Amino acid sequence: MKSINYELQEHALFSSQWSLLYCLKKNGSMTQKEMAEYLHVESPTITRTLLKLEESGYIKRQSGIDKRERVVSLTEKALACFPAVDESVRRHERNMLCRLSPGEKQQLARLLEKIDYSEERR
Amino acid sequence: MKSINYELQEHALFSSQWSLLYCLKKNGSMTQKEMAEYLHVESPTITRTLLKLEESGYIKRQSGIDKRERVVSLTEKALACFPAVDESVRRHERNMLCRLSPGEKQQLARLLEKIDYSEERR
DNA sequence: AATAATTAATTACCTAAGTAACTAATCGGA
DNA sequence: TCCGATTAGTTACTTAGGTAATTAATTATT
Repeated sequence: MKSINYELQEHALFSSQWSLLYCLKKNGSMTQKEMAEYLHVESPTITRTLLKLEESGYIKRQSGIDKRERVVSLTEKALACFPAVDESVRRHERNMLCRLSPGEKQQLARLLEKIDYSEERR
Repeated sequence: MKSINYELQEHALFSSQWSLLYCLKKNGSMTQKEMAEYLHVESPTITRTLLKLEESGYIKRQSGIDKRERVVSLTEKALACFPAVDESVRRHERNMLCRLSPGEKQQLARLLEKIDYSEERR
């Protein structure tokens, strides 16, 4: 499912990076722990991906009141390019799922969520 | 979906390795090209995974009539442990999908195949 | 028949994610 | 209050996969 990297490459982004940006746009500033839980991903994955996003100026990290935590937020740069990237990702997803009817898409989402739930309790 | 590695680890196997063994059991001896096409995976992935399987004595590779090709087949060791591993993988899959009814499982397979088909033509 | 084009496999380098072990900060109980 | 337990994040190492470039063998073309 990484064909989406094709749409992202013109913004010098990879799919894993985009999901973090999207997460921050949706939820506002978050700690890395919160991001990991929200995205169902381990913390080293978050660390790694944020490091690259920080290098390329898409996010910044400030230490919170709890000095262990690092609060992550989007930079101006990220906010500026967000709509364009978002649009091209959505276009790609529409294209990807174009052989499914709206009903089928809903079915699929439901089934995958059921499986994901099983996965969590183990 | 890598929770399956838990069942596999007692046989010192990883999920990617198991899919190659399963492929060979189902289809008999194959070239690496054939395996890559059958599994929808690139050839370097096959090379890498086979190397490890060869080291641990699960497969052997003989050069075919066409000297570019390497014909891969299961060793006695692989054939011997196959039933036990197969059973524990199946048990895991049943467990994984236990929240889906037989009808839902069929639905899911159908939907995923449709998407996979879209993915191929791109 | 000799050379050009194609093909199977490998190598090197990349993204993506997980586990285990570690550090530093915070919290809790004696 | 101080020391042990917990927690957030990082580092090191691993699986799993992809693309691009390379090598060696085969096929096609002139």
